[in-house]
Amino acid sequence: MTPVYTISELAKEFKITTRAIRHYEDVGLLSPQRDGINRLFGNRDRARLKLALRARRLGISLAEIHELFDLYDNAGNERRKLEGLLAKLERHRIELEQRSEDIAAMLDEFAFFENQCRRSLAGSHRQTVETKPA
Amino acid sequence: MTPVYTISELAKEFKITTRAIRHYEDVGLLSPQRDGINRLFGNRDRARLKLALRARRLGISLAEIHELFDLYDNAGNERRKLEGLLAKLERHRIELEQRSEDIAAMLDEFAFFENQCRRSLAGSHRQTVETKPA
DNA sequence: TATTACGTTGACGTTAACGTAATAGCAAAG
DNA sequence: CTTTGCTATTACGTTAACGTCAACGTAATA
Repeated sequence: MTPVYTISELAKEFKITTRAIRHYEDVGLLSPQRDGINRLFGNRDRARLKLALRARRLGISLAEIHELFDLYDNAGNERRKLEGLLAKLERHRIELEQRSEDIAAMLDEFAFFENQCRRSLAGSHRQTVETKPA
Repeated sequence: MTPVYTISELAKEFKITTRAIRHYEDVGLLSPQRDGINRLFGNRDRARLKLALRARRLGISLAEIHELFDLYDNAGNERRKLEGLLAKLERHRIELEQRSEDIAAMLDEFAFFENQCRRSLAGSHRQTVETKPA
Protein backbone atom coordinates (compact mmCIF):
# COMPACT_ATOMS: atom_id res chain seq x y z
CA MET A 1 0.00 0.00 0.00
CA THR A 2 2.33 2.75 1.19
CA PRO A 3 4.59 3.19 -1.81
CA VAL A 4 8.27 2.45 -1.62
CA TYR A 5 11.02 3.58 -3.92
CA THR A 6 14.41 2.27 -4.86
CA ILE A 7 17.36 4.57 -4.68
CA SER A 8 17.52 5.05 -8.43
CA GLU A 9 13.84 5.83 -8.62
CA LEU A 10 14.25 8.67 -6.19
CA ALA A 11 17.41 9.76 -7.92
CA LYS A 12 15.61 9.93 -11.22
CA GLU A 13 12.63 11.71 -9.80
CA PHE A 14 14.68 14.43 -8.16
CA LYS A 15 17.41 14.51 -10.75
CA ILE A 16 20.23 13.79 -8.38
CA THR A 17 22.72 10.95 -8.16
CA THR A 18 22.34 7.88 -6.04
CA ARG A 19 25.56 8.93 -4.43
CA ALA A 20 23.93 12.09 -3.18
CA ILE A 21 21.10 10.11 -1.66
CA ARG A 22 23.53 7.82 0.11
CA HIS A 23 25.31 10.86 1.33
CA TYR A 24 22.11 12.24 2.78
CA GLU A 25 21.70 8.98 4.59
CA ASP A 26 25.28 9.16 5.82
CA VAL A 27 24.63 12.50 7.43
CA GLY A 28 21.44 11.24 8.99
CA LEU A 29 18.81 12.88 6.83
CA LEU A 30 17.34 9.64 5.58
CA SER A 31 16.92 6.25 7.20
CA PRO A 32 15.46 3.93 4.63
CA GLN A 33 14.48 0.39 5.42
CA ARG A 34 16.29 -2.48 3.86
CA ASP A 35 15.34 -5.37 1.69
CA GLY A 36 18.31 -7.48 2.61
CA ILE A 37 21.08 -5.12 1.67
CA ASN A 38 19.09 -2.88 -0.63
CA ARG A 39 17.53 0.39 0.44
CA LEU A 40 13.80 0.90 0.36
CA PHE A 41 12.54 4.43 0.73
CA GLY A 42 9.08 5.23 1.99
CA ASN A 43 7.03 8.38 1.81
CA ARG A 44 8.60 9.80 4.90
CA ASP A 45 12.05 9.55 3.36
CA ARG A 46 10.79 10.97 0.13
CA ALA A 47 9.30 13.95 1.90
CA ARG A 48 12.51 14.52 3.79
CA LEU A 49 14.57 14.28 0.67
CA LYS A 50 12.35 16.80 -1.03
CA LEU A 51 12.70 19.18 1.86
CA ALA A 52 16.44 18.66 2.02
CA LEU A 53 16.83 19.46 -1.64
CA ARG A 54 14.83 22.60 -1.32
CA ALA A 55 16.92 23.69 1.59
CA ARG A 56 20.12 22.95 -0.27
CA ARG A 57 18.97 25.08 -3.16
CA LEU A 58 18.61 27.91 -0.68
CA GLY A 59 22.08 27.43 0.70
CA ILE A 60 20.89 25.87 3.93
CA SER A 61 23.34 23.26 5.14
CA LEU A 62 22.39 19.63 5.46
CA ALA A 63 23.47 19.85 9.08
CA GLU A 64 20.87 22.47 9.79
CA ILE A 65 18.16 20.45 8.16
CA HIS A 66 19.28 17.44 10.10
CA GLU A 67 19.02 19.39 13.30
CA LEU A 68 15.50 20.47 12.45
CA PHE A 69 14.46 16.93 11.66
CA ASP A 70 15.91 15.73 14.91
CA LEU A 71 14.18 18.41 16.92
CA TYR A 72 10.93 17.62 15.21
CA ASP A 73 11.28 13.89 15.77
CA ASN A 74 12.15 14.23 19.41
CA ALA A 75 9.78 17.01 20.34
CA GLY A 76 7.01 14.67 21.39
CA ASN A 77 4.87 16.48 23.92
CA GLU A 78 7.59 17.93 26.08
CA ARG A 79 6.96 21.60 26.59
CA ARG A 80 10.65 22.55 26.65
CA LYS A 81 11.47 20.75 23.45
CA LEU A 82 8.43 22.04 21.66
CA GLU A 83 9.31 25.58 22.59
CA GLY A 84 12.87 25.05 21.49
CA LEU A 85 11.66 23.78 18.16
CA LEU A 86 9.35 26.75 17.78
CA ALA A 87 12.24 29.08 18.43
CA LYS A 88 14.38 27.35 15.82
CA LEU A 89 11.59 27.44 13.32
CA GLU A 90 11.12 31.13 13.84
CA ARG A 91 14.80 31.84 13.36
CA HIS A 92 14.75 29.91 10.12
CA ARG A 93 11.62 31.71 9.07
CA ILE A 94 13.29 35.04 9.61
CA GLU A 95 16.30 33.87 7.64
CA LEU A 96 14.08 32.77 4.80
CA GLU A 97 12.30 36.08 4.80
CA GLN A 98 15.62 37.89 4.59
CA ARG A 99 16.64 35.76 1.67
CA SER A 100 13.37 36.52 0.07
CA GLU A 101 14.34 40.17 0.30
CA ASP A 102 17.72 39.34 -1.17
CA ILE A 103 15.99 37.77 -4.10
CA ALA A 104 13.72 40.74 -4.55
CA ALA A 105 16.73 43.05 -4.50
CA MET A 106 18.61 40.96 -7.02
CA LEU A 107 15.63 40.78 -9.29
CA ASP A 108 15.50 44.53 -9.12
CA GLU A 109 19.12 44.87 -10.09
CA PHE A 110 18.74 42.38 -12.88
CA ALA A 111 15.79 44.33 -14.19
CA PHE A 112 17.95 47.42 -14.13
CA PHE A 113 20.69 45.69 -16.09
CA GLU A 114 18.21 44.28 -18.55
CA ASN A 115 16.89 47.74 -19.18
CA GLN A 116 20.37 49.03 -19.79
CA CYS A 117 20.90 46.28 -22.30
CA ARG A 118 17.68 46.98 -24.08
CA ARG A 119 18.45 50.65 -24.27
CA SER A 120 21.84 49.86 -25.71
CA LEU A 121 20.23 47.58 -28.22
CA ALA A 122 17.53 50.03 -29.16
CA GLY A 123 19.62 53.05 -29.98
CA SER A 124 23.38 53.17 -30.13
CA HIS A 125 23.60 55.85 -27.48
CA ARG A 126 26.73 56.85 -25.72
CA GLN A 127 26.95 54.56 -22.75
CA THR A 128 29.49 54.07 -19.99
CA VAL A 129 29.98 50.64 -18.51
CA GLU A 130 29.38 51.31 -14.90
CA THR A 131 27.70 49.74 -11.99
CA LYS A 132 24.25 50.67 -10.86
CA PRO A 133 24.21 53.90 -8.86
CA ALA A 134 23.81 53.63 -5.11
CA MET B 1 34.37 63.63 -3.94
CA THR B 2 33.64 60.01 -4.85
CA PRO B 3 34.07 58.26 -1.54
CA VAL B 4 36.70 55.61 -1.02
CA TYR B 5 36.91 52.95 1.63
CA THR B 6 39.68 50.99 3.24
CA ILE B 7 39.42 47.26 3.39
CA SER B 8 38.51 47.23 7.05
CA GLU B 9 35.83 49.84 6.57
CA LEU B 10 34.09 47.66 4.03
CA ALA B 11 34.65 44.62 6.19
CA LYS B 12 33.01 46.33 9.12
CA GLU B 13 30.13 47.65 7.07
CA PHE B 14 29.26 44.27 5.61
CA LYS B 15 30.29 42.24 8.64
CA ILE B 16 32.76 40.09 6.83
CA THR B 17 36.49 39.61 7.24
CA THR B 18 39.17 41.43 5.32
CA ARG B 19 40.27 38.02 4.21
CA ALA B 20 36.98 37.47 2.47
CA ILE B 21 37.34 40.76 0.64
CA ARG B 22 40.83 39.88 -0.51
CA HIS B 23 39.47 36.58 -1.64
CA TYR B 24 36.82 38.30 -3.71
CA GLU B 25 39.59 40.29 -5.30
CA ASP B 26 41.56 37.09 -5.93
CA VAL B 27 38.68 35.62 -7.87
CA GLY B 28 38.28 38.82 -9.84
CA LEU B 29 35.15 40.26 -8.29
CA LEU B 30 36.84 43.40 -7.05
CA SER B 31 39.64 45.48 -8.48
CA PRO B 32 40.38 48.22 -6.00
CA GLN B 33 42.89 50.92 -6.70
CA ARG B 34 46.02 51.17 -4.65
CA ASP B 35 47.53 53.81 -2.48
CA GLY B 36 51.03 52.46 -2.73
CA ILE B 37 50.42 48.96 -1.51
CA ASN B 38 47.13 49.59 0.27
CA ARG B 39 43.78 48.92 -1.30
CA LEU B 40 41.30 51.71 -1.89
CA PHE B 41 37.77 50.75 -2.74
CA GLY B 42 35.44 53.03 -4.62
CA ASN B 43 31.70 52.96 -5.02
CA ARG B 44 31.88 50.59 -7.90
CA ASP B 45 33.67 48.02 -5.78
CA ARG B 46 31.32 48.60 -2.92
CA ALA B 47 28.34 47.98 -5.14
CA ARG B 48 29.91 44.84 -6.51
CA LEU B 49 30.72 43.59 -3.06
CA LYS B 50 27.18 44.15 -1.95
CA LEU B 51 25.86 42.25 -4.93
CA ALA B 52 28.34 39.44 -4.42
CA LEU B 53 27.31 39.04 -0.81
CA ARG B 54 23.68 38.90 -1.71
CA ALA B 55 24.37 36.29 -4.31
CA ARG B 56 26.42 34.24 -1.90
CA ARG B 57 23.57 34.27 0.59
CA LEU B 58 21.41 32.78 -2.14
CA GLY B 59 23.90 30.05 -2.90
CA ILE B 60 25.05 31.59 -6.15
CA SER B 61 28.72 30.93 -6.72
CA LEU B 62 31.25 33.71 -6.91
CA ALA B 63 32.23 32.37 -10.30
CA GLU B 64 28.77 32.97 -11.67
CA ILE B 65 28.72 36.50 -10.34
CA HIS B 66 32.12 37.04 -11.81
CA GLU B 67 30.88 35.89 -15.16
CA LEU B 68 27.97 38.28 -15.01
CA PHE B 69 30.23 41.17 -14.11
CA ASP B 70 32.51 40.33 -16.98
CA LEU B 71 29.68 40.09 -19.45
CA TYR B 72 28.33 43.37 -18.23
CA ASP B 73 31.69 45.09 -18.43
CA ASN B 74 32.44 43.86 -21.90
CA ALA B 75 29.02 44.21 -23.41
CA GLY B 76 29.68 47.70 -24.71
CA ASN B 77 27.39 48.27 -27.66
CA GLU B 78 27.98 45.03 -29.48
CA ARG B 79 24.68 43.49 -30.36
CA ARG B 80 25.86 39.89 -29.92
CA LYS B 81 27.30 40.48 -26.50
CA LEU B 82 24.33 42.46 -25.34
CA GLU B 83 22.00 39.70 -26.39
CA GLY B 84 24.18 37.13 -24.69
CA LEU B 85 24.07 39.13 -21.52
CA LEU B 86 20.32 39.44 -21.74
CA ALA B 87 20.02 35.70 -22.11
CA LYS B 88 22.21 35.12 -19.04
CA LEU B 89 20.24 37.61 -17.06
CA GLU B 90 17.01 35.92 -17.94
CA ARG B 91 18.30 32.53 -16.94
CA HIS B 92 19.37 33.92 -13.61
CA ARG B 93 16.03 35.61 -13.22
CA ILE B 94 14.25 32.33 -13.74
CA GLU B 95 16.53 30.66 -11.23
CA LEU B 96 15.81 33.34 -8.70
CA GLU B 97 12.10 33.02 -9.25
CA GLN B 98 12.34 29.29 -8.67
CA ARG B 99 14.20 29.88 -5.47
CA SER B 100 11.54 32.31 -4.48
CA GLU B 101 9.08 29.47 -4.87
CA ASP B 102 11.35 27.25 -2.81
CA ILE B 103 11.24 29.80 -0.06
CA ALA B 104 7.49 30.06 -0.25
CA ALA B 105 7.21 26.30 -0.04
CA MET B 106 9.54 26.11 2.93
CA LEU B 107 7.72 28.87 4.70
CA ASP B 108 4.56 26.89 4.18
CA GLU B 109 6.07 23.78 5.67
CA PHE B 110 7.46 25.71 8.57
CA ALA B 111 4.06 27.18 9.21
CA PHE B 112 2.66 23.68 9.20
CA PHE B 113 5.25 22.53 11.71
CA GLU B 114 4.69 25.55 13.88
CA ASN B 115 1.02 24.80 13.98
CA GLN B 116 1.73 21.25 15.03
CA CYS B 117 3.90 22.53 17.80
CA ARG B 118 1.30 24.96 18.99
CA ARG B 119 -1.35 22.32 18.99
CA SER B 120 0.87 20.06 21.01
CA LEU B 121 1.51 22.86 23.42
CA ALA B 122 -2.12 23.84 23.70
CA GLY B 123 -3.61 20.51 24.61
CA SER B 124 -1.70 17.37 25.40
CA HIS B 125 -3.31 15.44 22.60
CA ARG B 126 -2.09 12.15 21.38
CA GLN B 127 0.30 12.97 18.59
CA THR B 128 2.44 10.91 16.32
CA VAL B 129 5.74 12.29 15.17
CA GLU B 130 5.46 12.07 11.45
CA THR B 131 6.34 14.07 8.44
CA LYS B 132 3.94 16.36 6.72
CA PRO B 133 1.53 14.49 4.44
CA ALA B 134 2.17 14.62 0.74
C1' DT C 1 26.11 -19.29 -18.88
C1' DA C 2 27.85 -14.77 -20.09
C1' DT C 3 26.18 -10.23 -20.35
C1' DT C 4 23.73 -6.39 -18.63
C1' DA C 5 21.63 -3.70 -15.11
C1' DC C 6 21.27 -2.24 -10.62
C1' DG C 7 22.60 -2.56 -6.03
C1' DT C 8 26.19 -2.55 -2.14
C1' DT C 9 30.38 -0.68 0.79
C1' DG C 10 34.72 1.52 1.27
C1' DA C 11 37.77 5.14 0.51
C1' DC C 12 40.27 8.69 -1.68
C1' DG C 13 39.59 13.06 -4.67
C1' DT C 14 37.67 17.61 -5.66
C1' DT C 15 35.82 22.30 -5.45
C1' DA C 16 34.39 26.51 -3.28
C1' DA C 17 34.98 29.85 0.01
C1' DC C 18 37.20 31.25 2.95
C1' DG C 19 40.16 30.47 7.95
C1' DT C 20 44.40 30.73 9.97
C1' DA C 21 48.95 31.43 10.85
C1' DA C 22 53.46 33.49 9.80
C1' DT C 23 56.13 37.18 8.49
C1' DA C 24 56.82 41.81 7.41
C1' DG C 25 56.19 47.04 6.20
C1' DC C 26 54.49 51.66 7.65
C1' DA C 27 52.58 55.30 10.57
C1' DA C 28 50.77 57.52 14.53
C1' DA C 29 50.82 57.42 19.61
C1' DG C 30 52.84 56.98 23.95
C1' DC D 1 62.02 54.53 19.92
C1' DT D 2 59.09 50.91 20.75
C1' DT D 3 54.48 49.60 21.03
C1' DT D 4 50.01 49.54 18.77
C1' DG D 5 47.14 49.27 14.71
C1' DC D 6 46.34 48.63 10.10
C1' DT D 7 48.05 46.89 6.09
C1' DA D 8 50.26 43.45 2.94
C1' DT D 9 51.64 38.72 0.83
C1' DT D 10 52.36 33.78 0.95
C1' DA D 11 50.82 29.58 1.87
C1' DC D 12 48.93 25.69 4.11
C1' DG D 13 44.42 24.12 6.52
C1' DT D 14 39.41 23.28 6.75
C1' DT D 15 34.54 22.16 5.82
C1' DA D 16 30.65 20.77 3.09
C1' DA D 17 28.76 18.18 -0.37
C1' DC D 18 29.27 15.34 -3.02
C1' DG D 19 32.31 12.90 -7.37
C1' DT D 20 34.74 9.11 -8.69
C1' DC D 21 36.80 4.98 -8.77
C1' DA D 22 37.32 0.08 -7.18
C1' DA D 23 35.67 -4.29 -6.12
C1' DC D 24 31.98 -6.95 -5.35
C1' DG D 25 26.94 -9.37 -4.97
C1' DT D 26 22.54 -10.44 -7.21
C1' DA D 27 19.04 -10.97 -10.55
C1' DA D 28 16.92 -10.93 -14.95
C1' DT D 29 17.90 -11.57 -19.74
C1' DA D 30 19.84 -13.00 -24.17
